[in-house]
Formats: sequence, structure tokens, C-alpha cells
Amino acid sequence: MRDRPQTTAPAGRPAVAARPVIRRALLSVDVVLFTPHGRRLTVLLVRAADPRARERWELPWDAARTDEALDVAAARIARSALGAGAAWTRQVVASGGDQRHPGETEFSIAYLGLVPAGTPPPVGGEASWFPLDEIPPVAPRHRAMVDSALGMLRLELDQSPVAFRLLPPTFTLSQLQEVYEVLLGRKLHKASFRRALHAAWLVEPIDEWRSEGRGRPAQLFRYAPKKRRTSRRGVRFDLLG
Amino acid sequence: MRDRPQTTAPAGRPAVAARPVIRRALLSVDVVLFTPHGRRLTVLLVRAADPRARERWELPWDAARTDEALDVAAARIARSALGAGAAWTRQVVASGGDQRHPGETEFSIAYLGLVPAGTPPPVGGEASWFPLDEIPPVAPRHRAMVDSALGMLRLELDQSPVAFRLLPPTFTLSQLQEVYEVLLGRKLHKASFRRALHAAWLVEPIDEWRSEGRGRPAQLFRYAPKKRRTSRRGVRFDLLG
DNA sequence: TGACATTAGTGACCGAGTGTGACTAATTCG
DNA sequence: CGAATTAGTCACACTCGGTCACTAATGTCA
Repeated sequence: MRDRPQTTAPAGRPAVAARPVIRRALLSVDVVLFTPHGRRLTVLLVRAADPRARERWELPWDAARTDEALDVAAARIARSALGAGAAWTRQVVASGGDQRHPGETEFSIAYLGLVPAGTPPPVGGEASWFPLDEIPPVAPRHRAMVDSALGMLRLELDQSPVAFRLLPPTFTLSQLQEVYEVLLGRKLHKASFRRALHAAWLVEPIDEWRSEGRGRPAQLFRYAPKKRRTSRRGVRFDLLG
Repeated sequence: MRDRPQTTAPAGRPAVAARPVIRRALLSVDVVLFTPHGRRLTVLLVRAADPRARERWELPWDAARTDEALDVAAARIARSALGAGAAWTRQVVASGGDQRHPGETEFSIAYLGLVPAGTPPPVGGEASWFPLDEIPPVAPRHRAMVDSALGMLRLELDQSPVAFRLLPPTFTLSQLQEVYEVLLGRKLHKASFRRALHAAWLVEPIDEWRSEGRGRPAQLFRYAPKKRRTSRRGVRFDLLG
């Protein structure tokens, strides 16, 4: 990203890229890409473009262009860093100059992007997935963006079916439950989870089973929202927080 | 706002302000202030500073300053337009140049602010409360900001007790229910509302009663959150939207 | 002045939703 | 073959939320 060539090819980017000209911009667009790895959520970081940077890793970012909408820029930056597009993006937060940005920009707009499990970063070592509790030192503004993005993701979780964007097209219900447990940060009861999922008509079974290791094989499902249960519920003051 | 003098005094601002020098900025901070008027939610608009503007009204805004944090700028702009500060502010959305802004700025960051019922705009006719369904023509980006702010407010409604920020310090439960009904856009059942409110320990009664017109006088309450009901609930897929 | 309308506030019922444990099913491993 | 492991379902108890019905306290008006 930044002044690196925008190869759309997923791999083959030269490991020794032309060192970019460091330029200061007023406004940057930064992308926080999440994907699950096992029971942990990971975030994509790329090697700092500036060799003199205080931190060796940073979020994918670029200066905002006046001829490009913000969400288009976020999609472009994600594609540039990952080789493939994110399955879902959403604006998270704008932050100002009270926290240091690797590009020394005055203001930044952070985007959240979800990537299905199993998507590898492009080869070449310029980008890697880091578990949330093993993030290397990054600029303070980038660190705050990761936290905000995680909060936004959890908030979005019970507003729209974003969990499916972290899974491949077909998946087992145990996989789906695991994603929810990772995002919510707590265990869920199997029976409750499946009962609620069934009532919402969000998935449909396909005629395929998968056996991973030992144990009974699991049926595969696909995301296929059917009806819109217009359940008008009361005011739940008690889950305010 | 903009180049008008920042009088902190609520009134007495000269009606004939010095016409501001029109300057182009890359980034603006815009504030959507809400307050209830009866059964309707209203938004604060100010007269366009530029006499040649396409629209006569606009949201309070100012160019972003590199030496000021974004939320501080939003608070300043709100105070400048209203004479008093907002009871609660929150960043809503950043938008780009695909929608026209009255200041022709490339990018904008919108903030939402809540103002307790009964707060008047400063005299002088430069600012007025407009019901949401009677908003005069404003620039497209400002129109979109109002919609986004309303969406954010409704989303925030069941995350944190924001409804109390739209009420004076003491209020009746009927007033509180009315605020919720305005924000949710639907009627609530009295018994259900009070039961849930009681269970959440968010308000406490004070030894005062108010009689408005006919009917039994209502007891006054004050916002005083007590316990934090840590009700761990299951996954509610059915209210996904 | 007394019936009535109006607003405030509470109690109780009932069905739907949720937490939980226990059960069956199908596979791998030894 | 039996134990271990993972998938999937059932049933029970309990809570929560929608609703109706009732009481309480005031103003209005004939």
C-alpha cells in the first residue's frame, strides 16, 4: 500500500519493494482486518513502509484521496494488503492528532474488515496475521483503532449476521458457535445456540458431512437467511452497559 | 461557529454578524443536536453563514483544527451554536466528497449531541429547532448526517441509557416512556415499560409530585443507576436486522 | 356536588423464550 | 470390542415479556 505498486495478483509482489517517498498527509484511511485462527481472532499487520519508523509493523493504510469515496478507499487498501477483498467492511471511528500515526497524518478514519477463515496473507512476509493478544508494538493510533474495531465488531454482532463473514461458504454449526464464542468472549450452551439459530432461519443444511478427527461427523450448513422474524420485543434496560 | 465570535454568553450575539471569509477546508466537523419537543424529536439548524449558499439552513460546523481533538471540536461547535453544551456527544460517521457540503469541504466528521428538553436555542434567529419531518432544504451531506445520527441514536438506545440525556434532571415516568416511544418510533406498554425499568434499577423516586393538567399527579424520578444487572443472555439471532 | 374523563400506578395471568442437564448418534483410537 | 470424542436432540424448570384488569388521584362539567 501507500506507494507500493498495486498488484492485484495475490502473490508475486517483490519482497524488496521500492522504498516509498515519505509524504505527510492530513487524512489517512486505515483498515483493521480480522480473521479467525482456531480459537483466536487475528488482525492483519504489514511491515512499516518507512524504514525509520518507530514501529516495525502497522495497519494497512493510505492517504485519503479527494477523488475517491472513503469506503472505496478502504476496500482498495484491504485488497492491496491482502491480495483479496474483505468479505465485509464498515467504518469504525475517526481519530485525531492526539495519538501518533505512523504516517504522521493529522486525522485518520479507521475501517473494519472481515476476512473468511483460511485466507492467507500474500506471500513475501510483508503482511502477517497476529493474534489479538500478541500484537507487536504499533503506533498508538493504530493500537486504539484495533480496540475500537473489536468493539464495533462485537456491537455489530447482534445487529447483523456478521459472524458468517468470518467463515467459509459452508461450515459446521460447531464452527459457527466457535466464532460466536470468540467474538463474545464466553462459552455458549450448544442446545441454546442451535435452538436460537433454528428459530431465526439463518442457515440451511446441505447434503454434506465433514468428519474432522475423531467423533461423529458434522453436517455442513450454508448461510441462507429465509424469513425476517419481526419479533417486536420490549425495552431491555437490563442489558445496558 | 465558523468565523463568528465565540460568545459563551447564551444570548446577545449580534444578529448582524461580520460576514465570514469563505475558505475551503479539507476536513470539517459537523454536529447534529437533538432535543425532544413534545412528541417529536427536533434537530438544531443554524442560518447559512455564506449568503450565496444554495440552502439557507445548515448544521453547526467548523473546519477541523490540527491542534484540537475531534470530540473537543464537536463540543466547542455545539456550545457555540446552542449557547450551552450538549449533555452527551458521540461520533457518528465520516463522509466524503460524493455529497455536497455547504463549506465545500472534501471530508466531514459528524457528531451526535443530545440536549435536554426545554433548552432554548440562543435568541437572534440564527438557530432553530426543526422537527425531523419538517427539516428545510440542507446540503445533501448534512441531510445524510441527520439520518445517520438518528440511526446511531437508536442503536445507542439499547447500549447505554442515553434517553435520560434528553430529559431534565427530574422527570416523570410518563415523560421517560414518551422519550423512549419517540426514539423507538412505536408505542410501549405502560406495565411492561415500568417493570423492565424497575428491574434495571436505573431511576429512583424523589419525594415530589407533579400534576400536569388533569389526572392523577405523577411522582418525580431522578436518574440514579444502582446495580449492574449482569444478566448473561443467550444469542438472540432473531433480532438481527 | 357528584358523575365522568383523564392520567398514574400496580397486580396477575399466560405464553414464549432461555438456561440447563441428560440423553442418543456416529465416528476414531487402542 | 469398549472407551473417548464430537454431533445433535429432547425435556424440564424457570424467567421474561405482552396484555388485561384493576385501583388511585386529580380536573371538568353538568
